[in-house]
Amino acid sequence: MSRMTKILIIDDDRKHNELLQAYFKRFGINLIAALESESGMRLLHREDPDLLLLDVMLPGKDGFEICREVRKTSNIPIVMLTARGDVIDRVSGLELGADDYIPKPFEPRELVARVQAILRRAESAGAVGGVLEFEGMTIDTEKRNVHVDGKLVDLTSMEFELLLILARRHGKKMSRDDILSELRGINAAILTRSVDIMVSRLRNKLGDSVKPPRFIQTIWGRGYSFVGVPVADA
Amino acid sequence: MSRMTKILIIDDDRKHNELLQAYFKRFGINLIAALESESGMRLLHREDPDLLLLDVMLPGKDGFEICREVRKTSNIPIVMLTARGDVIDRVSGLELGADDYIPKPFEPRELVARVQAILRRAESAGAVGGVLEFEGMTIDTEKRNVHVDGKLVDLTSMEFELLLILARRHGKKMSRDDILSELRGINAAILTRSVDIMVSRLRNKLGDSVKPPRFIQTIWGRGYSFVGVPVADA
DNA sequence: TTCCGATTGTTTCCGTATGTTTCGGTGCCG
DNA sequence: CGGCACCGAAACATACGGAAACAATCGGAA
Repeated sequence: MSRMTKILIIDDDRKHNELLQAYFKRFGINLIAALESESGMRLLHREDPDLLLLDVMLPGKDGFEICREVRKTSNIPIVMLTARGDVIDRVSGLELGADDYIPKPFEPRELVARVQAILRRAESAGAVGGVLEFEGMTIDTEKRNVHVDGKLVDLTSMEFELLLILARRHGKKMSRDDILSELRGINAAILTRSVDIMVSRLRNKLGDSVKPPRFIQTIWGRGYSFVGVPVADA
Repeated sequence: MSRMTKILIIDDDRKHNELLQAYFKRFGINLIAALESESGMRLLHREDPDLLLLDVMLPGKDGFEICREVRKTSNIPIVMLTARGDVIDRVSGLELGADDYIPKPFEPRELVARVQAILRRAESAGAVGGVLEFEGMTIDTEKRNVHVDGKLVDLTSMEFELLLILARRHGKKMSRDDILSELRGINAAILTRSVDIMVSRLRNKLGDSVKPPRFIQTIWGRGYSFVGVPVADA
């Protein structure tokens, strides 16, 4: 659990953003800020944050519009912030696909708590009983074994950890640093390419290929991403 | 959506429960009610609902206790209902592992919206959602692959990003600077023509042509625009 | 302790992805 | 028609990732 959580806020109040930035840092959360939708969308795509905080009142495109737009192509958790306190807004925000709504002014501590609650859910959804299931792959985090197409695959412990790290954040781009720091603990910006090799070996054992990847996708110049399709259990 | 959504509420106000029951039914949600924790836990295990609504003030075990207990063995989504409106309670509820907190009195409509928001997240965490569809083209933003006329097209990651940038804003003219800054960062005004080359290569792989462009249109002196026809999904 | 095999890490070669230059072609203006 | 600005894409240059081969490390058994 050492990869730093990254959150993007789009809010035109620069000072407020800076305060939140400092506050979030105390909880190990890296808050990136954009002042309006243009740069916000750019950062969203470039930084690939874990959650999006949207102020409703913005110059230009407002928070609802941004929310709707983002939802077309992503299911990143979204939390709306607004000063308009009436129910209409709250409901319409949620119906647009926001995950939560927090009226301003709010206690920073509460914002953090809600954000953490949502992230916890987003991460652990589907991980019931310590078993991660994807189409053609089952990962048992208790027994620490992996089945591919029903066949048990013999992985070393590093390989297993690596797979777990990727599978738990399936769909998310993980840089080599992200992976290493989660694998080892401290951000030892190592200059080597051990991750590549592990991925390579892992792919081999999983019977995965590079070209059309079934499980582990390379994102050139960025890192890796697990692209297996999660299966909801009955 | 094979089975009707089933929700369990534990609240000692029988009349209130019945009102909610009727209200939820209108949204295709089956609300089961228990008046206290005993029967609540029984129903929880027997009925295996999709979400749990917990009143905080209950005779005997209160909502927080129940929440804590349920969390030991399950990560069913939990929404807390309470009349105590202060921040301490809100925070502690969330920290106990609740997914949301709604102060009484609340608008039924809002409760439904929040419940649906949470269920949506719980269900689809990673599942569907990241798919852009156009006539003859499907772009899966999660798996990061593209199909043209049903055939998988092998794109490099830059090519994919470029296509995504254009397709997300289909119909909109994108200057080379717009594209580059979204692709790389604020690093605008690069003196090169890498965008042209990427577009050229991308068109090639997509089987698109310059003259009557099927997907990517050149706008002379301005930039490019995605002209694929979006398909609304069911 | 020392040896042996399994696991993990590094170096390295090489193919592929991305970026730049350049040349030739095309739309736009008069 | 002629000049110019702009675009397409081939050819070239560079950066990055895949994986074989080699090296170091760890863990258990004699």
